[in-house]
Amino acid sequence: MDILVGLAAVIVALDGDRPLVRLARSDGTLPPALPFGPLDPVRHRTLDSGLRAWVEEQTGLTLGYVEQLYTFGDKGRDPRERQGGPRVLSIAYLALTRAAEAADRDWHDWYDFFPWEDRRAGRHALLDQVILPGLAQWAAAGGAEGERRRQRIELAFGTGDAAWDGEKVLERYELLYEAALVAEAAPQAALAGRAMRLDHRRILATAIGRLRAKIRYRPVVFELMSEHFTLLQLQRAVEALGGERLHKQNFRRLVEQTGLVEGTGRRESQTGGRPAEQFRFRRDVLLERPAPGVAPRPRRG
Amino acid sequence: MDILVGLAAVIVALDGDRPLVRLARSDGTLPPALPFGPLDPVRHRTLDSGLRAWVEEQTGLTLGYVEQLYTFGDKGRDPRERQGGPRVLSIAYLALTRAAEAADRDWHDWYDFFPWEDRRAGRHALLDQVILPGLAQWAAAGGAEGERRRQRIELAFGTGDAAWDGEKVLERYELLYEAALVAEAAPQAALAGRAMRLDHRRILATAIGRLRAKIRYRPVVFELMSEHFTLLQLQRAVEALGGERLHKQNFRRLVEQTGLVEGTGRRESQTGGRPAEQFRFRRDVLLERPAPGVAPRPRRG
DNA sequence: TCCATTATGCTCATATTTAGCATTATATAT
DNA sequence: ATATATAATGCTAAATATGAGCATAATGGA
Repeated sequence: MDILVGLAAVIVALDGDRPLVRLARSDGTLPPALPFGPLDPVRHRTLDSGLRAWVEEQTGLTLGYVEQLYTFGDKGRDPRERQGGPRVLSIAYLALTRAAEAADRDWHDWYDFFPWEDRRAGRHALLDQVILPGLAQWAAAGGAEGERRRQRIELAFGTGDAAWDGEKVLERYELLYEAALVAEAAPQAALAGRAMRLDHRRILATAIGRLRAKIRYRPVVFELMSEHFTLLQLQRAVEALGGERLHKQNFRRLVEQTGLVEGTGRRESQTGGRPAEQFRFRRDVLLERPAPGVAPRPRRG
Repeated sequence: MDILVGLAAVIVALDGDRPLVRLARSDGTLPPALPFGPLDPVRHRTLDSGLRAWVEEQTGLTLGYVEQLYTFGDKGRDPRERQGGPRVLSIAYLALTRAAEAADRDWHDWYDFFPWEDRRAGRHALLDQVILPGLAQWAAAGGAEGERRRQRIELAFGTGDAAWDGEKVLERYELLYEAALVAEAAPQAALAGRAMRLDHRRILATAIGRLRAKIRYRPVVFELMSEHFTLLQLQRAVEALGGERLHKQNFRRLVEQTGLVEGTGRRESQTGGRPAEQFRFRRDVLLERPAPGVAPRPRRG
């Protein structure tokens, strides 16, 4: 049995307050998929450069920030394996880029695939209407496993003592998968969010979780911002990625005290209110000291 | 050109205050290597289970905590490629286990490979005697790249404004590699730490960095502790992994306020002073709420 | 001119972290 | 026995960080 090694890319961009992910071009008959391509051991000297190369070929995008996410290799990921196809390994990458116009049909709001992950306007209605009841039913049907299932649900969805943790995107998706509430697991049900091909929604979930964790510790949001931005635009970006609203004055204080941005003196007057100062990322900080993130970090208690 | 996919394991255990890593059995003629084995697409249904299976076969160890680290795939990782061998990908895992007796020759103190990473007795002498002078020379020889190199050194080794960051193990190793201060890059020099085969020291560096980050956010140290332990033993464990000394009273408070441990009422009298209470890990917390780590977290400023 | 809207400055209360002092309980040396 | 070294444990003052919200400033449009 052969092994086929591929590279998959979760390419993220922002359009204002919409987090976008780049999809592979498709004829529309199959569910959407992430851009992916085989690893060419001759041409690709490193995995990173291989990824950059075929992403540029396929999409015309030049990637800036690129980070290896995870290697997916479970048997049965690709249904063609069952017809004697090779075992398919995918080395998944997270990439951030500025070059996105939401108008482009290849870019897609990632919350279409994970509506419950967007809590900026409060908990999503789907949670109470479909997801939690469905999960509760699955737990109840679990026999001896039931209690364990209930605990996993509480932890992942923050229903018990625990609070909602934005980083647990994958844990939540996996519960929905096991409970057959997503179309990838049960095509007839198709209850929660839009499906993707193969295990690509799992890969996207991994990427969102990782990115949400990352913005807390490293100044990666700026890879997604244009050169100049107001603090509210920056806040909207962080909120878009994190899926949660932030306190405006505290966000401002947080960002200012990190020293990651500097005012440009320019003003933005399309704010709908008092004009805001435009800021820019101080690229130098990356050379001066380990630079932190601009999203609030979880508390310990 | 073919691709060969292997699994590599960084298996960590603790012997009191010595962090140990499991090495592959060897005839002694080659530099030490990590345990590794090919991925068998027929027998191994998942990458994790494949790893567990051959680690158990090869070493007799049953792994508890296992986490995928990184997939290494640069051309030239394995020198046999140059003689027409296949491109070798290694999916590296971090595994934690209790089962270690330091007496066993297959276990090795990881600081033998990274002496400069152990700062429990202060900065290592090697830093001032060999490493920093060597790096400074490399930067000076860098021409236009020189300034950039100096900044990377400052950031990685905390020589400028920045403080030493225990997590940057890989960054430091890579600088030493580029500056040809490690035997993997310049066999005749062999200045800093003991060498390993192929890029295994890079893999180990990745693992140490990841583990140091992880203990701050998740209660993984307990995977390395025996059932009962005193708070000082726990502190020594965290210090061993982190390579830095901690404030005793504050560590105690930190651990107690997380609710991760509970006293057993038993005492340990081999302390050399007043007997200490023995604690145990409250496994339940993992089911109750997202459990934090027991190492201090970096500050933002 | 008034109002809605956003920007920005500032304060207060509460947590968390750092650094240490002080006291308690053992084992060992004198 | 008594002193001494060593470690465990309790506690606190000061510095920082975080959460929540009040107040004022500057716009455009009704």
